[in-house]
Amino acid sequence: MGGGNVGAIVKWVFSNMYDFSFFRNNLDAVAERLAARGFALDVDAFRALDAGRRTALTESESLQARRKSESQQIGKLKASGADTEELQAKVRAMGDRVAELEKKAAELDEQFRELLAGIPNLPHESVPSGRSSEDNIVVRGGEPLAALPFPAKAHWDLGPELGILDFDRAAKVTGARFAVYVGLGARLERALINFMLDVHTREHGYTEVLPPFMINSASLYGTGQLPKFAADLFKIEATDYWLAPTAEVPVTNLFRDETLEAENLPVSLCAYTPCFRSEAGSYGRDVRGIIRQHQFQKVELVKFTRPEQSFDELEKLTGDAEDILKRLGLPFRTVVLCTGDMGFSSAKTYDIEVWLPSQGEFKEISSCSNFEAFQARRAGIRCRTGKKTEPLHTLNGSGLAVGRTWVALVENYQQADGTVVIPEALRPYLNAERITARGKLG
RNA sequence: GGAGAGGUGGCUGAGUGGUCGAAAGCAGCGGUUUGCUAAACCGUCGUAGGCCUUUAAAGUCUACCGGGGGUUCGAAUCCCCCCCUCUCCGCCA
Repeated sequence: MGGGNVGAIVKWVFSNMYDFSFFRNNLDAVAERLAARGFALDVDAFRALDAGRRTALTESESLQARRKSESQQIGKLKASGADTEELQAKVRAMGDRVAELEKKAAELDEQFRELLAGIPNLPHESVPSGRSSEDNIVVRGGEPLAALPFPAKAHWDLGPELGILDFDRAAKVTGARFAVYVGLGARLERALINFMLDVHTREHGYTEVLPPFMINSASLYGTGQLPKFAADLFKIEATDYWLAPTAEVPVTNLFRDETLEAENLPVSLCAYTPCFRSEAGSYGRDVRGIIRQHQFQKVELVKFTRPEQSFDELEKLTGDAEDILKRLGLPFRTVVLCTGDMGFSSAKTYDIEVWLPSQGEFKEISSCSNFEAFQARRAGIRCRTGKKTEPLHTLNGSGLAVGRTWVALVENYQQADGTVVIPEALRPYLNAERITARGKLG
């Protein structure tokens, strides 16, 4: 695959998006499972387009076969010195007809692929049914927490007061939904990144990678952000490059169009990257503070597994992310998303939510998903067991979102005097035990 | 940014208009030989889609030699545009 031509990429990716024969043979069952996640599959349209496409293909291909053999005849006749004018005219007409048939087949094909492109992944059978986040189920944690013995300040007040967060200057430098971290605030962000990477690489068995922060369209199709979610992304003008919305994209696509040996799986990678999201359509949500920014930092966990081991690995990966919160002593709960609340590409997702005392609620800090073969099929990532080759399974989860961890830490460890105590595990990284107000910047 | 050289199957690498999905070698897979290993020999060995078939296999057809378009009865091969890689120069961290 060249990186340049989006049309070709779209065509190629869509042809690999789903297991066609599985859909055909289990169409009603598939529609039923999709209905569970709130997606209405038009079964009749599916059948009609599929049948029409196949008819058109058959017709076009059989004529092509004739043209090909007649063309070869011309070659032979010419070699023997015979006159081929008449035959050439006949084949030329055949070629025109082939072009028409191909056009018709391509149109039907395109319609069919568009239908398929909008179909989300099938939820795993262990996923609870439900319509919205109201129906998610808490699987761990979530016990009621004792309130701080004083009014909790929000990080958007606490940060500027301590001189570790500056929204005004960020707005000048760039615009809304950006922040500048200052002094210990900046170092806290860096400390969290190093802490997370160290725990995952030294104790959870992940290999650290530092990928490009810009990715091309083909990569975004591979993991499912395109074609449906272009509005959530920033694109670099006059190029085919985009700012990565999550390390999931560059890291999962490391193995695009590759076949891995099953015996080497699972492959577990972790990566620190900044992430860029346009947050189009989120007007009015989390407008204050650094909960929802155009740029945020994240340590991401990604796994490539054999199909039969992916759900065990999802449990491990989720546990690896939770471990960071445990070590930092931050209260959290883990919920399994119901069918109606899952992301487009996911078969099963756990959200880990951290307690924010200023808001009096749990807030998402990590989302851990098993995509089964959905991404692998799009991205052409396969595994080989003996002589059988099949799409492998991909998983990922935040381990963790650094900005939100920063918020949780500052808010949960704030003291009555306005300072912030640093938990034991992080002190070697921050080289400080407490954050106190610093002087004005400049 | 300027100049040049390239992109062919898992890899190396032939092929410059016709019977080429593509020589050869390596790797892989199956087998023979072998006390075991190695070697040797024989065979096999791309992907996707369509038809056929209960499914699969087998068979058959189509497409694919970086991507797109064009010329032609016929394109890996000729023409145009784009992408990528490498080398040299410039610039920069």
